[in-house]
Amino acid sequence: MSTSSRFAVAVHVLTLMAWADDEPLKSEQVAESVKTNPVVIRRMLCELAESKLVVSQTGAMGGSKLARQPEQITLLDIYQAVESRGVFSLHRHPPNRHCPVGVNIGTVLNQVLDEVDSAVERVLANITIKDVVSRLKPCVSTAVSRRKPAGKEQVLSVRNY
Amino acid sequence: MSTSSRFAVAVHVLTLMAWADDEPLKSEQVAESVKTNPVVIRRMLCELAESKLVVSQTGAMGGSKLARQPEQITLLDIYQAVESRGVFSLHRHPPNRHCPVGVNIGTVLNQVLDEVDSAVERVLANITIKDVVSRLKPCVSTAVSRRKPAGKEQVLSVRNY
DNA sequence: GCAACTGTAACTATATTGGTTACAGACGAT
DNA sequence: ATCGTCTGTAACCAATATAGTTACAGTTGC
Repeated sequence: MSTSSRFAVAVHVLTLMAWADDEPLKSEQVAESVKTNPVVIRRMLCELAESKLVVSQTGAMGGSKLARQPEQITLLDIYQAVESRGVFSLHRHPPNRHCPVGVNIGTVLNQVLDEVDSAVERVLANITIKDVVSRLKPCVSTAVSRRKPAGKEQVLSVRNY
Repeated sequence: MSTSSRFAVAVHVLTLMAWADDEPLKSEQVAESVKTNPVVIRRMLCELAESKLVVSQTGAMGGSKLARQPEQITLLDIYQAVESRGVFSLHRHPPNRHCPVGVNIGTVLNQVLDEVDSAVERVLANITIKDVVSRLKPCVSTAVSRRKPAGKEQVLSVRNY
């Protein structure tokens, strides 16, 4: 499954830019919010620029900002820009061609994985960066840290900080 | 995203067992179909046994078979048995707590990732091993190799063999 | 021209998964 | 009872992917 935080970071980055409201951000500023290295951010910004989600300017007073309005950037756009593969993979090596299951399981799995990908994409296509910013705002006032599950089930979610 | 083939292999394994129809399979036989090492299969079988999807018997004439009927095992059961995390991850390290976006993006992302996970789970919950076997059978007669996209778009899908 | 940026290459560090060897323990057959 | 055939599991190596780091060429505003 997902081992990479690329999608999460990309959403974070674009959200910052929406928040900054057309003011170009330097990779260093973004890196500070994400708590990573500016080069990691610049690498990602290049990918996002290729997908026409951000525009960057080199030179002094340079930086990056959104290429479109926040409501015109969906999480699907971001997902496709930074995550190369579908959510699941097939076997690393093709199975045995001389087994009736092995020779055809790939075809069936591909159908299933396509259904899964479609479902994921439908969800992501319906959320824009503007939505993310909106969901963010109510938090900003209340904003403490995320409460932990408090008890044994702490292990369930890998994604809490 | 998904870097692991664990789900694909697990479905493959359980499909073999459904195909074998209550005849216990040895890890070596399964490994031959999957084209991997028997130990890899046994490791996975242990996880599947913990989730009560298969039962194994040690000793001579031992092996593993399904713990329930194929129509009572969904791909969601398998997914939950072998894939520990959701389809996406959050940041590796928590973002900057002193940034209004950084401090709260995790909460919003968690909401989104939960929506994605739910969508994936809805798809997987509706497909059983019996369905997979049914989808497999028509292939077995026609069964040649998967045709390639034939052209430039070959790079699009990482999951073709 | 200089200082402040991005774009990018090259390298290291870290983590996850898959593959392999090895062996203890279970169990059926004789 | 013991022997050969299995599973369960530990320990280790290899391969791959991502993140982090240093370094520097090229752009741009002042």
